[in-house]
Amino acid sequence: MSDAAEFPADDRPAVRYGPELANQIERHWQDRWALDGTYHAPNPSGELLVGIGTDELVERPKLYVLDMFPYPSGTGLHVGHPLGYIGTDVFARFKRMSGFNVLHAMGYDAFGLPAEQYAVQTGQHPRVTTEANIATMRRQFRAMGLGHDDRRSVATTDVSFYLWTQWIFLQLFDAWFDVEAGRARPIAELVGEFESGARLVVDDTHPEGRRWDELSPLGRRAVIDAHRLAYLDEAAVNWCPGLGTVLANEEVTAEGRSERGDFPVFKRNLEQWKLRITAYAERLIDDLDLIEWPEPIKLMQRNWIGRSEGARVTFEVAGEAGLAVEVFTTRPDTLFGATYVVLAPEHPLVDGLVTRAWPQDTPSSWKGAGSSAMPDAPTGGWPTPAQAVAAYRRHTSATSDLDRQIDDRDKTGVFTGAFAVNPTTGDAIPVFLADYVLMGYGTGAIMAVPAHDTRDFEFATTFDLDIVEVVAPPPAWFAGHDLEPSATADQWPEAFTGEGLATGSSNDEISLDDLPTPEAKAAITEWLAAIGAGELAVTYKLRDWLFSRQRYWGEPFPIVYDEHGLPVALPASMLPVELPEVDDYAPTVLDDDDESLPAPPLGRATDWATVTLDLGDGPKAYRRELNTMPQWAGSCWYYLRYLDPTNDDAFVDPEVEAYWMQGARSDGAPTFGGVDLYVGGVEHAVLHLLYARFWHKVLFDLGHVSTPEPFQRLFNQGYILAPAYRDSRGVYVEAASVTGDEASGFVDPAGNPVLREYGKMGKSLKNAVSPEDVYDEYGADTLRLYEMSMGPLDTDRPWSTRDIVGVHRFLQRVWRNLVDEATGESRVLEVEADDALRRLLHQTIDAVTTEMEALRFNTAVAKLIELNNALGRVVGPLGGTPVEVADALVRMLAPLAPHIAEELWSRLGRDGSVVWAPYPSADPALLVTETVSVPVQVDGKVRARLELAAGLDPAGAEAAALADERVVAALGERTVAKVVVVPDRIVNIVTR
RNA sequence: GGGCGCGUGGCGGAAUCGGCAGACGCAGCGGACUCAAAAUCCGCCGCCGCAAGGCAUGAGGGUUCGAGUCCCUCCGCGCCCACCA
Repeated sequence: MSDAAEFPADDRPAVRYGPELANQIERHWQDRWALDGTYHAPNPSGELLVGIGTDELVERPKLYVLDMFPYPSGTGLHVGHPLGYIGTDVFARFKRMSGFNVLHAMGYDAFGLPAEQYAVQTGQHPRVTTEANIATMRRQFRAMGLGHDDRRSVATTDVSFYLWTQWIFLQLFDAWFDVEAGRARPIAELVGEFESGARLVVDDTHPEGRRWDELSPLGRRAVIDAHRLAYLDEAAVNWCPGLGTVLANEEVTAEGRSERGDFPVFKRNLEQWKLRITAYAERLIDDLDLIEWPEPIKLMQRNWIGRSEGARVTFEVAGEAGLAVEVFTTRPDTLFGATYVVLAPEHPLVDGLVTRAWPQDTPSSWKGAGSSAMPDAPTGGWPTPAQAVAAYRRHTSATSDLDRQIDDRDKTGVFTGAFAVNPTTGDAIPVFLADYVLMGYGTGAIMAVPAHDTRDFEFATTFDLDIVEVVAPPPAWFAGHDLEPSATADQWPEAFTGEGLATGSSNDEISLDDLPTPEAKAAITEWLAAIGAGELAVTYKLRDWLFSRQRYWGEPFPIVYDEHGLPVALPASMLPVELPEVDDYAPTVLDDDDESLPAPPLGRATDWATVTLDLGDGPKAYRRELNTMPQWAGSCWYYLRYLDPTNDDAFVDPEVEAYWMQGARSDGAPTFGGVDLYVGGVEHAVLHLLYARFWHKVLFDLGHVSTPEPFQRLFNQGYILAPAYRDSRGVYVEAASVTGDEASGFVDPAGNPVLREYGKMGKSLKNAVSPEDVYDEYGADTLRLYEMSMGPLDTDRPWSTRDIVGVHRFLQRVWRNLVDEATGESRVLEVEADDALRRLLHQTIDAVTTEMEALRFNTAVAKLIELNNALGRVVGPLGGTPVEVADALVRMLAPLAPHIAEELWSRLGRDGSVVWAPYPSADPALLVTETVSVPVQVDGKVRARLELAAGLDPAGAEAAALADERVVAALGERTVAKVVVVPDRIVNIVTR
């Protein structure tokens, strides 16, 4: 490159396909496509009825191809971003050419932290930044030749979009989950059932149920509000002072820090909006069977929802009539071995349980003495249970989840002074408080069976509690621990958590002894039910979705509070509730130990925060909800808005929704989700994909969408990795500035040695490569082709700038085969291809079609290169390319490298755009060959290759193989024991 | 700690159903063209070996006429979850 100036420019062919020509062609066709609306997909009705394929709408089956839409970042795209976008674009183009009406659009997930943080720093309104960033990204997508229907592009921050996000929130607010029906229903139907007396109001204080007219008006509202799918709840939430907001469980890392920003997260009791996703736990698991998603993703969702089956068991509190602790266990078969009970520190029953004084002979460790959790405990422990409990609770609430991990899982806890009765043995067993029991799971209380649960074993060892064997471990387990099988459980080094035969588990009424675990579970559960001390139960790890954020740049809730402080939904006619102007966008960021309540930025819009409205009972003053929705809200339904983005009357027209979401699949298989192909990164496996499925199911239950699932087929594209370099301090150095190689070592510009590693391309590793750099050197088609050819779409792969030239040379050779580089004249000849070339062409069409269909673009490109290389060998002698080959090659190239294909298409003199040209189809007659090359093995080693007639019978193949001189030589003295013939594939002669 | 997945030339990768291991590309080597270079074209290119041949898909074992592919053990790497009763 650098030497170019030394040589006269006219040394090079005038019309060679290189960066200048590529860029010129690309700009030209991008303009043309935009002008012609080439990528407009017609709707069956409404404003978007028009589109190129409108005339054929009836015959063309629909296909909805979707990308996980991006956050419009200010730094723009690097070449790692568009891998999936190029993949969907290639697929969408291929399917369009194959006769489908393809919907492919791109939107922007534009609420969120970076724009808000930028606004905090600069005072610029986040909308300004957001819109500028969106404009940049649109330009970048266009420069890549992505064929999106730009009429359908939406941003979650558009008022005309978030109006409908708010509308969907109202649907959640105005619905309840009918457990018997297993689905959501309008809340009005619940009220109707209460009013008619068909349903009684049941709660803890009135388990027998009350009639609706026995309740006060406020009481009725409380009952209704408690049923809604969107409800206010005072509960322990993940409070992140560093971000000044609360977070959903899914947004908190295993280390107890915020996924964004990595700040510590604390448990805090706050009243916040929640969405009742737990009501859908069962269906969210079951319906995974209906959809074509990668198994690992399904597994991650199942694990996240975390269904477990077991029993709820009631433990009466000794000496306290009517007081009982409910526990959940997956191992009811071990109930005879329960030697103590543990409650979560926040458990509401604790205050009622705590005794006035310690029972006699309570060990000092039970009273908190020497506990790492309570260094302030007096020697000998706290004087009373109440003081110990209070101290322990102080400890746990002040500890972030992170610190709990640092504690290295040392079991801590205190005795409450109370005892519970094991329903099987009648024994009074101590009741403890410990933070290894979580309030949010099960009943917030457990029965501890130290012999058969690792955690209980550790706790029992720490506090010197009884360890009683009730499941017999197999002999191998004892042998593995160097124990005699007669060793009692208190001699075991660890719990035996496996299944086995029950032992020591009998009383006057029931015996589990010698029953295998599954049968023991069934037997004990039945017995518990009979005596009213327990029942079968299913529990989930999934918690309801915390939906409030103390942020400015998010959707305002369509909710106001009345004089009772109760929430009132605004009618749909009052939407949108627009974000007010404020003078400071900053969240209230607090120190970790600051106990003050979160103050949402919307509270600073004092004129807006209170409002006088007539909601049916005359003008009244209301206070607005000041929290905003989390960033996930818009991404829960954007794919539905692409369908009908200009509709002012509904979030999507039912006819349009049915057309795109329900339409028949080409292979006739039933579909349960509407989007035919959804491509995105694996990092959304539980967050976005679970939330979106939940919203979709609610909309389905309420009759607003027609499929139970949103995404029929999911595909996870891999990441593009790139070398990154760190200096001696461990700081990343701008990768582009590093020189040197593996052998001599890598150095930074100052000459200091740096170490190479590989990581996800991006800003943080300083190893991003911008697409513009690739365009300058090769053009956008080369970038597309390179990204598609570097490996399977679903695996991570290292970016290698050096390798790009390979696909560029391929495009150059295609160009040269069809266009005279010196003159620009067409080299396409009106002659027929010879038999060999024609056969290769049709074999290539056949193979490439299969590969494209399966998203294996890397091998599709390889096949095209092979065809083009073969073509290159005949172009010389022939003086050009036979038209049938040129035509098909250009069509096959079109999805992958649309610009050069469009240019060649027009140079071929074809009418219209290649975008809408039919994909070539292979002639089956040309796929069969007369002879096949069959390897002949002797004892598994290839000794000869025979040209045999295709379809030759095994006897014929065997005879031909045994007659071959190389085979005879290889056999030598050995005698043939057996001959295996796979017709047209292989012959194996076995001598042993 | 638990679960899931993956290990193929110097590199990215191919081998779709148990049937020719290494398609295609990069890098490398040799040649043609050229005064020369660039570009282009042709050829070679897993390892050992002059060759015949032998050895090769992380290591070891098994099933099979035949294993990169299926089974078992081990090693390495990656991802997810992680006190969930």
